[in-house]
Amino acid sequence: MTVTLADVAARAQVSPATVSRVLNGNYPVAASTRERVLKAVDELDYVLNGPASALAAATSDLIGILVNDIADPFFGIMAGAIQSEIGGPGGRAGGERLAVVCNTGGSPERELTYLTLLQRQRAAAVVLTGGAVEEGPHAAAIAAKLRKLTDAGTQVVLCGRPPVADTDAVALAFDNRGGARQLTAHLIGLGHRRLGYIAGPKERTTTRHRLEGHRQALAAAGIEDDPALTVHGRYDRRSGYEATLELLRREPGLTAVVAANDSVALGACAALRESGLRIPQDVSVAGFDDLPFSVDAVPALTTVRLPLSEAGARAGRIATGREEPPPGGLATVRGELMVRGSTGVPRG
Amino acid sequence: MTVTLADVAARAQVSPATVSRVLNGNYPVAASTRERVLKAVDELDYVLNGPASALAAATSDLIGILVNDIADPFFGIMAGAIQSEIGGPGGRAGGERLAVVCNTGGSPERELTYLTLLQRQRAAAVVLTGGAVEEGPHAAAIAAKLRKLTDAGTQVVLCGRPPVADTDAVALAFDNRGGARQLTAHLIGLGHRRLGYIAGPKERTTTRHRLEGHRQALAAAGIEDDPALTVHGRYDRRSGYEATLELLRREPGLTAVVAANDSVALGACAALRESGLRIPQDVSVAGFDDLPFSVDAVPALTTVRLPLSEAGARAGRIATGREEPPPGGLATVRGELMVRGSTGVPRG
DNA sequence: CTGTTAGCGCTTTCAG
DNA sequence: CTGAAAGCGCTAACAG
Repeated sequence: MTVTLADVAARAQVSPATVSRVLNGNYPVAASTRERVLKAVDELDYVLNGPASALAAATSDLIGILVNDIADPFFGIMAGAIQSEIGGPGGRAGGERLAVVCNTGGSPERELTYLTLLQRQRAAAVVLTGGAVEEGPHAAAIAAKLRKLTDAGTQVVLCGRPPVADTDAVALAFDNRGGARQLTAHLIGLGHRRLGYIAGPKERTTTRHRLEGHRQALAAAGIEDDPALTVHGRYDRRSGYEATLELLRREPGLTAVVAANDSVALGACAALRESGLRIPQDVSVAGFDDLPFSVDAVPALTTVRLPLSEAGARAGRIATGREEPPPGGLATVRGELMVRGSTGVPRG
Repeated sequence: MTVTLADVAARAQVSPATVSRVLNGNYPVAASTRERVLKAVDELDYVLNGPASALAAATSDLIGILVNDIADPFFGIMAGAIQSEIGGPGGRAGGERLAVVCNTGGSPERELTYLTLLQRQRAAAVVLTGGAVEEGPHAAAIAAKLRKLTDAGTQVVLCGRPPVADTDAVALAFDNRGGARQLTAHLIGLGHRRLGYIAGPKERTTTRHRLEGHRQALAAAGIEDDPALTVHGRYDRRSGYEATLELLRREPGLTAVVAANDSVALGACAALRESGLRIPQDVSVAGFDDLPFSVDAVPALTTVRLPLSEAGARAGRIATGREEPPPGGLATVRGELMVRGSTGVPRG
């Protein structure tokens, strides 16, 4: 029924081994023989059996990419960049690697499940994006699983996630702390003293680091960190909307809102506008990440640009062995402050 | 070195066959035996070998998803929705299906390559999203490939893409024509007569259908379709920006710009603003798709909402056999006109 | 440069 | 309900 390598071999009058060698191009084969084989492949419309070759060779062409939410451009951009670098020459069977994208929804349980599934597929590499949950049994379980993966020869790359101890996983960590510090310092420099902060979910590393940066900037300027001015939420627009209303309730004298990311900032803008406040004349707003839509906000959003695309591309190259991992297996990726129209000097 | 099913069998004192049956849960096994096997699996920390089982069973747990660009929320939302419905119970080995996301960049060549790669992996299903290129040898080649895939038992679902003749592929097509017609009719109803249209790349079905809907509305209102008022570009912001400048150059009397999608519309807004024109007082702007950021544009974007998430979820269920395909293998998914602040009555 | 020979680890009839 | 046995289709030594 289905045509196999043996059929091709028969038709080309060579041994199955030779066909395999031609197809994988990893072994010398006479040009004339190759021609013949390729011709047979074409005539029979033969397609290699991936599972069979993965079984025999004990590796696969699959690369796992774990994201919180692929519908969020933050992850979409990284996933796209990773993908763009995993194809191309260099691997088996033409070097075409396939990306298995797994939506974890930020849940450590699902993350663990997906890692096991990728382990089952004998994935050649796994890239984990976004912040991690840092406490509880899950964090330990994930660390243990990553260790098993690396032990089994799977290259593990953390893209925008802090390193995991006792692991061979390579980490490209975002400097969330530094970026947040710069951003808040910018606001303070403009004269702001009562700044609201809309943080992400509590137990995540990204949330903690950005919040720490914010507080460092406040402390450096001798501004008291009023706990009432920090509200936690999710990393989405709606959360920003609601949190801003809450902040306004708690502190009508607010002159600036710093959001956990750009989506949250957009929600904050909507809430402010609906409350009759002008941006930035009445209240300044700042985001984080610099997603594509941020420059189109009105006024354009002041934010910290994270080189998502570059980081993803680098992660993809490291995952496929086309770039040396950074020394010590850790590189810090810095953000860049983008000052735009949504921040200005406070009123009064 | 690595623990196999045989190891588990030995430890549980049963045959390999029994272990396989327990793991796949598709065959009666005594409760006590199952317990013993599961215990051994746990103790040995056994992970099934995916390629091996795929080879033996001649199917895999992989589902391919083809997108133009995963960084674009239009595709990200669909991909996320598809994913959310392909997991869960119902399949082999716990029914956990993995999504292989392939970025084609809109290129038919890459689309074809990825389809072959998915065929090689013996993917259980393939979902193709977004419009198709409709002419040339590629379209035929893709149709032929889809036929081969369905013949081989792979479920093929077209999500937001018109049906392909002589194929068992199920299509969930967006009513781009109807949506575009409604949108332009809305503008005409407001009193607009000189409407610029920024279309997508020429050879794509989505582009053609949206443009046709626009022209139908013009024709219905007895408005001449001035070719100078249609500009083709890509489906991105930059394209919208440039095309708008061009339209303004060609026709300073323009009172409305209809964009191929929301990203293009955002670019159009930026160009208009920089040209000193107010939206909608001087020029109205409309988009298509209703991506999440569109409601946050200032003014909020009038657009046609496409139920991307619902369509993706349905495609995922059909792909995994959890929902009956629509009668005739084709369903049309309609959009909904969302009238917001970016459109108004024309000046003068 | 090419052929021969063993498996890779699992599923699945077919018996029992 | 359980076991035995026969591959699934390919790769990778090892010879030649």
